[in-house]
Amino acid sequence: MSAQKLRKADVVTDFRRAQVIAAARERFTKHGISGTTMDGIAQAAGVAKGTVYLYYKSKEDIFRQILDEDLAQFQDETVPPIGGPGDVEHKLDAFFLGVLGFFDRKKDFCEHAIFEMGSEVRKKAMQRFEVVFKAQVQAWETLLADAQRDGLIDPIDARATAVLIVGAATGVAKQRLRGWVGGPAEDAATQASRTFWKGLAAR
Amino acid sequence: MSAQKLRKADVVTDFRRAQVIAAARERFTKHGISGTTMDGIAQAAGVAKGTVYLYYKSKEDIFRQILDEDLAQFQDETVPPIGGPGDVEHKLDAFFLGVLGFFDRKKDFCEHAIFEMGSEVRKKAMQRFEVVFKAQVQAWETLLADAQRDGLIDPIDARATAVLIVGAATGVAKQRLRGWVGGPAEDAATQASRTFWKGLAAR
Amino acid sequence: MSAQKLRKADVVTDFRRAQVIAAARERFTKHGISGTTMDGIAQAAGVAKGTVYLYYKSKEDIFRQILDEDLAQFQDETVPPIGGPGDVEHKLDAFFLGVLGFFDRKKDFCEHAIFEMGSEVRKKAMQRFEVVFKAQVQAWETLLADAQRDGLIDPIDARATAVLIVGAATGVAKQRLRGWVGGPAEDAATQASRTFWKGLAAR
Amino acid sequence: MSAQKLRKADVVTDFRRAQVIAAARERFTKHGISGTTMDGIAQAAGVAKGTVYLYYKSKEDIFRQILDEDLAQFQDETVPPIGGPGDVEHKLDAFFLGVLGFFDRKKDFCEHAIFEMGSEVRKKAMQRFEVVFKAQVQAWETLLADAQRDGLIDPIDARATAVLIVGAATGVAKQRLRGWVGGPAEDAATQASRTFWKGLAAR
DNA sequence: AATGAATGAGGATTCATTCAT
DNA sequence: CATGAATGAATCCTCATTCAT
Repeated sequence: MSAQKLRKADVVTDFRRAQVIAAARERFTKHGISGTTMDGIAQAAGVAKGTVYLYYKSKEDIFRQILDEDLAQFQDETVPPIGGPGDVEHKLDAFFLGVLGFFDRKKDFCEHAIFEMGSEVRKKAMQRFEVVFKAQVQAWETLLADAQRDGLIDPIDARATAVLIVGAATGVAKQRLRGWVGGPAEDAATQASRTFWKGLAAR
Repeated sequence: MSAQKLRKADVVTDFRRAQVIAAARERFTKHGISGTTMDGIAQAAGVAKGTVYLYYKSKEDIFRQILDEDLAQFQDETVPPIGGPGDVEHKLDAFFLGVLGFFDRKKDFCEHAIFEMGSEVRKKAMQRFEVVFKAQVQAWETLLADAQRDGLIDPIDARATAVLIVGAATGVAKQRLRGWVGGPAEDAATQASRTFWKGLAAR
Repeated sequence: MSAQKLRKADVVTDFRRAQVIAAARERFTKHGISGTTMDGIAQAAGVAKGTVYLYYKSKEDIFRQILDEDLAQFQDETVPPIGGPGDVEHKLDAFFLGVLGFFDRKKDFCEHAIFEMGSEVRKKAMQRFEVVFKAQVQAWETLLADAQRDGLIDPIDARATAVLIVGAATGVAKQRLRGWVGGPAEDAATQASRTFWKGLAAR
Repeated sequence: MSAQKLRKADVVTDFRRAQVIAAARERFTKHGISGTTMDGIAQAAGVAKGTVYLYYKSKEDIFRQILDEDLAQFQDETVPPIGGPGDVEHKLDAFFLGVLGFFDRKKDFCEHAIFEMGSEVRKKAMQRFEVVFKAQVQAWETLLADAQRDGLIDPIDARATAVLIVGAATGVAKQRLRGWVGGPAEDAATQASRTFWKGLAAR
């Protein structure tokens, strides 16, 4: 019965935390971070202000939680495929699709993230972002160097090209998430990977 | 004498406005937008808080002014070259250099811009950004379509590729401005344009 | 069986009340009164917050309970000896020892008591304190008047001197409880009573 | 004119600060420290809440200011006379009068002071109090030791007696300020000093 | 009886904006 | 024109108290 109770409490806790996070994500996305109030989050979550504080100790805490979740997912979805099996062209395609798909889903929360809040929070958030981007760049650099050694692609500056690929993916993703360009992510990814592959492949 | 007086008044007004804008730009860049106070701007400008309100009617007004200036400059530096004379490869290079150079200079002000302040302001800011990006994309799309017709480049989806080029430029620019990658803008631009050119050029 | 049950219930009730009071006393002393939270009391008592409310209807209620207990004890330990048997010098000694000893034991709880909480509570608390001090003063005044009539001490203003004795005792006690002076309570009491006795005794 | 202006600004500043301090002193005394709100202080001072923050950066800051002022005054009024010229009996009288008079005037602000606010603040406040009390005790100890050496008073424990005198003074003062005993401070001081002098003087 | 999640009023503090000098 | 003191709405967070389980 105690186990039962504990389990139930945990379920409630998880539910509430998720409820708050979902509400916060919505508000952050809609109103920006400094434009979001704890009152607003509580209201969107359908609980009292004090209740929010039972589950997260500050606005910053909520923010960090969302950021962490999203970045972990972003990294998981985009980095491993680069180092996995398969040829470079397919990896390019998978990578672009991963990045575009992620941002299509997340809308712009992650972006908000970086540019608001006190500078210390921002610095930390930036560092986490940096970790993910560097992981992506690193994975590409390694792959490109290998491919070059194997004669699969023409000689290039592997590092600069890795930066270019990652930059292109996020740059296109941002345009999409702002709604400036539309169309299926798949098509955009295909086009991008095709262009890059042709730009890289050994003739 | 009246003309003289007016001229003098205008000079003072211009001077003050520039003073305030410079101060605001510095604070926005350093502390983010919601992190910047009118007190801070006034102090950095070396005038009293009330004086700031003589020249701009609100914080938002100042913000918009800076945004407008920067975006106008961004567009001027990046769009005309695409439609001007010269071959595609050089235009690619010039474009990348223009974008990277602009962000290298502006640091992250423009970025802050989009993600803070009340949603209406943000919407307006977004729209202006959108105009510039669309102008870039449009210019590229036209150019690519022409080049394709002339047999200079292989068949592609001109629109998607235009988005890719613009996205790559801003994506790489952002990585640079965050300090995640270093090196001269020229080198990065060269590498990018070379890869893209090879990816596009007719064989 | 009903009697049994009731008795058992009473025992539990007494136990819980004592548990809560002990916890509250510790927190009040360590964190001050407004610095003490019901959460803190509950935690220190090892029960849930709601449980505290089963035994005391408010924070103020708990506070009053402790104050009452302590003041009753303070009065019991200091007033009766004054009116009991024995000579004045010994009574002086016993009184000082009683006051110093009490405060040495209670630390500063009683002090906290007076200066916090809403003004009505404070007023009530004050009144209780007043009762005890007045009882002390009254006992001394009676004793001194008697002693004067008996020619044991020189002519004095009995009331003012009673106030002086009581004030001296609490004044020294407070210095001790703040840790500003140390040493055994006995020595301090001896010194004080000796000085007072010499100051009062008929030559 | 600049000097004039500056002077005027200073006058206004001084006036406002005094206004706020006076209001705060009243509220602290009437409602206790945690019972006093910044709203209350502002209202009592007849200014807006924000204005209070123009002159003091926090509630704690206001509190410290009052405490410092009062303690400095307390020390100035009570310690120097002990070490100055004159005989012991008159110094006793002057000291008691100083202490009683001070508390009669200040009402209980200083007392509130010690027992509220976060424990760090309290600790600091305590230390300041301690400094004053120790200065008083030290001054008395020196004086008593000298008097003893000169044969003016009977052999005693100079330190313990100093503590006793200081304790008696503050103890009586507190009873008076609580309104438990009345009468002119002069009479109480005379009675106390007479008793102490008789208790100390060499026979 | 016991629990502890939920509540929301209340308080400290910030800062954009106004206005008298 | 310039100033900066004054304002008070807005916001984050705390915690005494309630109540469904």
